[in-house]
Amino acid sequence: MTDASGAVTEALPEAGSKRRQIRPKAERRQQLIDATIRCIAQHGLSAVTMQMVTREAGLSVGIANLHFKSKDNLLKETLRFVAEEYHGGQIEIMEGGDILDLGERLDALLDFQLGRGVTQRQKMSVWFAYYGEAGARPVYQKIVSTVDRLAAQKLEALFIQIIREGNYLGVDARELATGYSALIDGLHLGLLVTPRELSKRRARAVARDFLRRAFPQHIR
Amino acid sequence: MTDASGAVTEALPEAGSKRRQIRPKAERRQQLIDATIRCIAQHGLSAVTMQMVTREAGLSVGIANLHFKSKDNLLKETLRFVAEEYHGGQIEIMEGGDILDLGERLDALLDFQLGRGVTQRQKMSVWFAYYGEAGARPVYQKIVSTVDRLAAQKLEALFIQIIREGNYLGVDARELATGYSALIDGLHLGLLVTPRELSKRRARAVARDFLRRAFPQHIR
DNA sequence: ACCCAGAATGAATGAATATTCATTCTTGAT
DNA sequence: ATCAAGAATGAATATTCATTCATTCTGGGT
Repeated sequence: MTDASGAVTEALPEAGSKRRQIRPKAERRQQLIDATIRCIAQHGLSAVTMQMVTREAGLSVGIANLHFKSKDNLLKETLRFVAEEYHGGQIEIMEGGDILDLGERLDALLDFQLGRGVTQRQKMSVWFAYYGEAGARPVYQKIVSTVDRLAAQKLEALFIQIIREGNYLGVDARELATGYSALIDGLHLGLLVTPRELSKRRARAVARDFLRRAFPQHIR
Repeated sequence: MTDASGAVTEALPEAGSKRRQIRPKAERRQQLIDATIRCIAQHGLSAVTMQMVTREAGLSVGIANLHFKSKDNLLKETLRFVAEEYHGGQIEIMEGGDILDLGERLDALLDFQLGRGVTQRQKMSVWFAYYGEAGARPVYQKIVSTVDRLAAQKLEALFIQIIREGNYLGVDARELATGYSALIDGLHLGLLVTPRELSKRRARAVARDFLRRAFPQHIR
């Protein structure tokens, strides 16, 4: 576009630009999912609207239904993304050939689970928003339990290795893994709902304490 | 009302009755809160509508706004009710003068927390539905953290008593209480979201195991 | 028997929202 | 330069839902 003098009046591509941008499908999808995460965290799952999400993404309302078929589907895909990100990170550490010492690997896992990335309020909010609806929505249950099961198996396998290495007696890897996972979930919940009562530092201390009781030779 | 023959056509007071019933305010409030709990459990917090709740309660739409000022308020009061019911039950047991033995008292607490009443899917669904929104709604955070703090204090006090009685060394009551609470929350979550992977029986075993590690003389 | 305070009703209202689709614009190929 | 494919837009639509309130009904008091 040109004005009367012939100068290019096109806005800069950055701030406030209204220039229509065409981008590949995958990129737009991710952009919308990211915006959805921010919206859920800020306004709560039940208050999220399509207008809100698309505005947050800096796009028009129609585009969400172009790339995802419906709001329901967008929410489902967002859950899938968050679930896979979280569990994928865990699994990578637990399989991780790069850390050979088992105690160190446990530490790395704990760092990931209660460290910066995961315990960002944003991610936790999204996580529990879906848990809250899971009771009434089998679709959500299925997505979560699918990735959950795999992570649980890996954790159990790691615990079995540690138990063998440390010759810990009378310790059931399966039960301990269930307990540890539940503990981490509960700590996340505490960090989200009562951040005044539970600091991140204390949450880590509590989780570490749990592991130390079980595997004294490996932790601390 | 009478028909042409003069016979009373009024329906029976029970099923399908359309007879208008006038009841005290407190009773109607509770009736609506109970209906709200069932609706949240069945449809999820974000899908609950006023029509749904009032129909579930067998009342008209106008009545909800008569007794609660708004939908928002009804949801808030419902959370308050569930929170107080859960934490009230816990606190009663922990203060409980009727159980003198500390180990037994712990057992009673665990029974309450993972027993029939609390772990009904209905109650758990409601619980986590609100947790899910808590990140975005300070009102919810406040209600939960108020009752939570009191329960946490009582639990810590109980643990202190037990530590003293058992002469357990190097055990921090506060940290242990935080861990135990988080563990219970996490187990509730597991029971709700992945009931296939975690049975109620196993959840109890896991929680008991945690306590046994900490207080071996008192548990089992 | 009558009355009336206020409990209960539900049709009506208006605001919010998901979804559609005719139109516009961008890009890469020719 | 031109064109076609399809990405992007956003006004319009149809639906859903919270809230209101004029009206009806009930039960206890007199």
